Amino acid sequence: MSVLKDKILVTATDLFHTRGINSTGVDTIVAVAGTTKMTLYKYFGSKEDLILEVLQKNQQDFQSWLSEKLNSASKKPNDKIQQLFDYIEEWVSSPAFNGVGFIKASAEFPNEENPIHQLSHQQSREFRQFISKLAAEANIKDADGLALQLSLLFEGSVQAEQMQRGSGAVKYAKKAAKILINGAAKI
Amino acid sequence: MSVLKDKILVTATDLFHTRGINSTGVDTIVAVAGTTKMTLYKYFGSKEDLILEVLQKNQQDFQSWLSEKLNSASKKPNDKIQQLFDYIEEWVSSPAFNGVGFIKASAEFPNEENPIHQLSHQQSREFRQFISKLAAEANIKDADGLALQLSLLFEGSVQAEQMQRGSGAVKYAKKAAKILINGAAKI
DNA sequence: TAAAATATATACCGTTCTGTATACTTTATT
DNA sequence: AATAAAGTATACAGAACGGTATATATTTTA
Repeated sequence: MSVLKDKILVTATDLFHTRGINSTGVDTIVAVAGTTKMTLYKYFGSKEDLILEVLQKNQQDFQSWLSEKLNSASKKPNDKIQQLFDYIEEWVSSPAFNGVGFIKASAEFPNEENPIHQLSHQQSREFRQFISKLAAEANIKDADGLALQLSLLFEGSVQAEQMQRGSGAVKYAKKAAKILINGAAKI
Repeated sequence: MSVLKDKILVTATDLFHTRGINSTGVDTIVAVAGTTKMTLYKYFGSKEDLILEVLQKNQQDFQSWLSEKLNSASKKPNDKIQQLFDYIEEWVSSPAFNGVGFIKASAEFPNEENPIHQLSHQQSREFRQFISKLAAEANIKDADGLALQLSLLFEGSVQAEQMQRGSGAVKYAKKAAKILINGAAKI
C-alpha cells in the first residue's frame, strides 16, 4: 500500500474519532495528512469509500491483534475466554486507542440502507461470532447467549470510555464478564 | 409550552434518531414539523440549543416514566432493582422507542469541550447514579460498581437495538443483570 | 536522458448548511 | 373595530461541504 494512502487512512481514523465522521471534511483530512484532495480522490473514490476502508482496516487490525494475543498466551479454550477481557482492557487502555469504528459509525449513519451502517452492523455481528466461537470451544452450552452478553459489556464499556477517557469502565466490565462466564460454564 | 415548540421538539427527536443529528438540517425539521425557520429560531436560539433541549426533554421523559413504573409496582427496594431491566425492556421494545439521546449525541460530538457532549456525559452519569441509588437501597455493598456494570449492559443493549430493531439484546441483558445483581447481593 | 507515473497547487462548480432580513397574514386580546 | 402578538413566505448572506478540471512539479522507471 502506498505510504500516502496509509497516511490518509491513519489521519482519517484519528480525525473521525476525535471530531466525528460527519464533522470531518475531506479538506481537513488532506490538510492534516499533508497532501491534497486530488491524491485522496485518486486512492478513494469518495468520502464514503474512505470511511468504509477506515472501518475495515481498524476492525481488521483489532481482530488480528486480539487473536494473536489470545493464541500466544494459551492454547486452552477455557483460558482464552477467561482472558478475553484482559486483552480488551489492555487495548482500550492503550494511548493509541481510538474507539470502535462500528459503534460510532452506526450512530452517525442510522439508516439501515446506508452502506456504512450495513458494514458496521456486519462487523458487530462478526465480533459477536468471534466471541461465540471462543465460548463454544470452552464447552459453554449457550455460547451465543453468553457472546451476546459479553458483547454488550464490550460495547457499553467502549461507549463509556469514549465519553470519558480513563473512566475505568472496562475494569468493571471485566469483573462482570468473569461472573457471567463462570455462571454459564456451570450449565 | 407552545404547541409549535413542542411539535418542533418531537419532530427533531424523531429525525435525529432516524437520520442522525448532524445529517438533519433545520430546513428538514421545519418542513416535517410544518412550520418555518423563523418560528424555530424564535423558540430556539440555535440548532445547538435545539439539540440540547431535545436531549434534556427525552432523558427527563424516560427517567420520569421509569421512576413512576418502579414506584407503582413495588415499594420494596429489592424488587425495584430486580425489576429495573423488565421496564427497560418494556421501554426499548415499545414502538415509540427512539433511542437514547446521550449515547448517539456523545458519538456525534466527541469533543469534550462541546456543550452537547458535556450534557450527554452528565446525563450518562445521572442515570448511573439513579441505578446506584436503587442498588444502595437494596443494601448492595458495592452499589456504584454494580450500577456501572448494569449501565454497561443498558448502553450496550440500546446500542445493539439501534443497530438492529428487535435484536433481542435486551432479553439477554436482563438475564445478565439478574446474575450480576444476585452475585452482588450476596457480598 | 527520455518517458511515465505520481503528487501538488489552485481554482472552481454546484449544493447544502446555519442563520437573518423583510414583508405579509393570521390569530388573540382589549 | 383597533392593536398587538404569533406565524408564514421567501429570499438571501456567508461559509463549508464533496467533488472535479487544469496545469505544473516531482519522482520513478526504462
